[in-house]
Amino acid sequence: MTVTIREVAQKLNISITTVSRALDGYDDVSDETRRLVVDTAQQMGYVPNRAARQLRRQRADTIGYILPTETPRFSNPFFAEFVAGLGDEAAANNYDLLVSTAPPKSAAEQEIYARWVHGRKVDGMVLNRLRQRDWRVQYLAQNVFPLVTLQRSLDPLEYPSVEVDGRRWFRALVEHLYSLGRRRIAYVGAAADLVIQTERFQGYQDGLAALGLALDAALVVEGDLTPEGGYRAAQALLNRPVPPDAVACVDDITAMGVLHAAHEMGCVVGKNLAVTGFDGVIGFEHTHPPLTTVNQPVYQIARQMAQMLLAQIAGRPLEPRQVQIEPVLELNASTLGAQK
Amino acid sequence: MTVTIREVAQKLNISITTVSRALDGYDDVSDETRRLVVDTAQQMGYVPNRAARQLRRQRADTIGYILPTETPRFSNPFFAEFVAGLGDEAAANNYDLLVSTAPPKSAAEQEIYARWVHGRKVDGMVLNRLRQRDWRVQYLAQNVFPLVTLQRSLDPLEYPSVEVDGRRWFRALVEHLYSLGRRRIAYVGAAADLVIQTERFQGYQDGLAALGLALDAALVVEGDLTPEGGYRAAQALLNRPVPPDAVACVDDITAMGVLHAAHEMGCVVGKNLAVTGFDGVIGFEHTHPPLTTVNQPVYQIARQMAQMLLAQIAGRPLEPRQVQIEPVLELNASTLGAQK
DNA sequence: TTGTAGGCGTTATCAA
DNA sequence: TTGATAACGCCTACAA
Repeated sequence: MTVTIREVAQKLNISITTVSRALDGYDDVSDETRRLVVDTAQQMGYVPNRAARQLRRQRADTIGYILPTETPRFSNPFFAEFVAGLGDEAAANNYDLLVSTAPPKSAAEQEIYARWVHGRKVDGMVLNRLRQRDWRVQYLAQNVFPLVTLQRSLDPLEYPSVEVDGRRWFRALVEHLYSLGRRRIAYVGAAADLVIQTERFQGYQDGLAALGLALDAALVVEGDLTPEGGYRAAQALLNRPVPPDAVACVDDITAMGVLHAAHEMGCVVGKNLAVTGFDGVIGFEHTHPPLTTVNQPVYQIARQMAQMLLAQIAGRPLEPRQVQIEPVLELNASTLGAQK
Repeated sequence: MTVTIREVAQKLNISITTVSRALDGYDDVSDETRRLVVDTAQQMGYVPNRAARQLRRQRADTIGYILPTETPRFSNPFFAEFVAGLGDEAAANNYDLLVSTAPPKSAAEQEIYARWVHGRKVDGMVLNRLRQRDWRVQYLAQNVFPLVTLQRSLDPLEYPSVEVDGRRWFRALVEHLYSLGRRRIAYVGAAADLVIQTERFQGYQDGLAALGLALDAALVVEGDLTPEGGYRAAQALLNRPVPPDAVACVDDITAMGVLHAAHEMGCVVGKNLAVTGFDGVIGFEHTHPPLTTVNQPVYQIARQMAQMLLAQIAGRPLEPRQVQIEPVLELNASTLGAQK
């Protein structure tokens, strides 16, 4: 069923060397031979065997990414878009994308890294959901293995990354809420060692401080980046003796749950409660009411990351090695209210 | 940096054959030798080179899946969960998952198939979003290449699949709407050649017929499986001279847009308009109001599919070759109204 | 129980 | 411009 380079060579009565070079576009093959080879190969349905090529060339033409599946049922639109971006950029460069799943920091995750990195199954790794100290970054840096990250860990290592300034933009959300008269602004966050959590929470604190508001520990709740987490957090917050008049969420998914709880408890969102998200995942404009959020171009971010990774792998100089991406503040009815 | 089997053998002054067999668990190696080899390999950080193993064994230990990215910005939670399920089942069997992206029926898609199937980069393919006539199914069947599908095309070919009875369950939604007094039930669908569209639309028609309702062409609109598609469809429907009192959507994502349009036009969903979805993607319980839908265990479905594919690849007999999955009808306030 | 050797399909070196 | 040949790292018949 599968055609090898040898069969193509036999058919044309020439050596496999010539076939190989004709197909790879070397210039020491006569035009006539090249045309003949290319046509014949095409017509015979020849496709190079990837394993053989990889073994010989010592590269896999493949990049890797591991989905951080904390829970069995993992369905976050952020990652669908992220993977699509990686896949598209990889495909555009004739690379493939190898995907696996593992709970962050698990033994399973480490095994995959060993298989892929030492087994040379991939040529580089894409990382997101960074931790403040991230073993993956340390591991890859130690093995001098190409990587690119979304956000940066605190590890004092030099590596390429793409960043969205979560601190600055979360602060912008807080300032927006303040400008609408909100003064009891709650925060629903995520696990403390996640970089997005520390950054966004810092932005929250920055905003409060700049506006002369005190940080009230009773208004800070930890979620888990799921709607359920947001739902529970909002229930707790809204049952406080003095409930908040605004809830700033660490991400859009959390905000979905917050909206749900708010409706259930009879709040009119946009009026007696303002809610904000962060990320700009699918459908944030279609929640009720439409969600004020910081819209990150997730697809573009993923493509940019893949591109930077491929440049490294190809040994091209990478300038700049840290790229800032500017998101867009989307003001919607979840804060503005019905006038919109 | 990378340790080969040869280096392990040299270090122990034994042949690579022995090392290989000790690691692969053959029983013709003395216990002492095995222990020594295993320990040394572990300690040296030996990981088999995947390309070499693949070339020799003629398998890639990898399964493939292509995301159907119609639009550049593709962020559908269904696929995040689906990929997570495939990845988990693959990882549990020491397989990897290769992912790419391509618009359905595009030349790009065909190139990926050629690369992966003929290049033997993967050992089997996972397919979903089937078309009534699906070139992928035909191509793989023709090449006697392992595959598994979600839903079935009309191609008269024998291949393993997992199915959810969209026709029957969509009909259940229509009957539910009818039981609540709804009589003008609209349908927002998708591209006509998609199997999920034909099935669910057929279920819609079945329901109408069984209940003695006429099919009104003015109440059938084509969406595109995005919130925007649902949004536009709902606007059109609600602007009809005699608008519907219920909208049954081909999927949850479409329903999100329908909910948005309904709110914007002043409908009270659950009261003067009922809305249903299909799929059970993340957050459907957190829309406003929570969405009545058919909840499919997407993660389980994906695992089941991967498992069936791996069985085929391993040459294990596959019984049964067609698996039915039972979803759950989730009745929520988008049809039941506030009493819930 | 262990070792020798050939080959999986490509690419790259070297010679013709 | 082309061809013979030797790897790449692993697995497995076969021999010892």
